[in-house]
Amino acid sequence: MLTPVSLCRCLGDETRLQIVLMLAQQTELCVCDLVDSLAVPQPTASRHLAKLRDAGLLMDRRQGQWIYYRLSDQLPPWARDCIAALSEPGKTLYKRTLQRAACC
Amino acid sequence: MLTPVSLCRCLGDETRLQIVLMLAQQTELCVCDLVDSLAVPQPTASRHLAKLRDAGLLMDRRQGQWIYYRLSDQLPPWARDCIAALSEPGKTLYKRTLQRAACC
DNA sequence: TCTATATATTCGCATATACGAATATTGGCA
DNA sequence: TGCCAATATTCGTATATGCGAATATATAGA
Repeated sequence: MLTPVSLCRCLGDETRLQIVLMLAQQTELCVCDLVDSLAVPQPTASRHLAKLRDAGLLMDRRQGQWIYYRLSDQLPPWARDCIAALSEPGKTLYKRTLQRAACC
Repeated sequence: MLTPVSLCRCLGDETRLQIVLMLAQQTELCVCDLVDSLAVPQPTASRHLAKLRDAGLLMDRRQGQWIYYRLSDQLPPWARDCIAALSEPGKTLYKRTLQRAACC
């Protein structure tokens, strides 16, 4: 069962946090998309995905030879809120980049 | 500097999460209060507090022989939001206990 | 200055975690 | 059936983490 501590353990790794933040925006991604985006070896991505799935954070769906991962439908509201909060710093960075781009 | 990953690493430990959640409600607590509440040895509490302070989550203030810890004044909003989200499960448990008590 | 209390730190060790490399599994297709 | 692409797993290893025990530091008060 997902607990605050187990959630934090999952998100306390750069690669896994990235995966979760991407899935919080993208609805679904297959492993090869993540491997490309994160620039990590495929076994590394796969291991982290398995950890997130086993913790109850992710669900997967097979379609042909691809396996699509998404945030679990049963994520409790507090977990969604936590993920949303952790996605804020990236957003503000993104805003600043936009501002810089706009001022030129 | 506090980052989403470093925050999660801090909160991914039962004792440290407890400390942070308590401080999110209690404004200030000294080490001996925490040792009593958490029922952990004093050096253990001290080590966890140092880790939280070094990560930028806590501040301390000496008053006589006591050292009071509180959440850092400079905690970014996203970190406060994250902590607030993680305190929810405990609250709902508390609510349920109240409900059970009320129905008898 | 000496003592007691509150807090911090160091050390050694056991366990957990992450990673690279190699290998296994699964589904699609000729 | 045989091969290829996508994904998962295993293994060995290096590093990180948490803990208990012992010890150090600092402050208050006699």
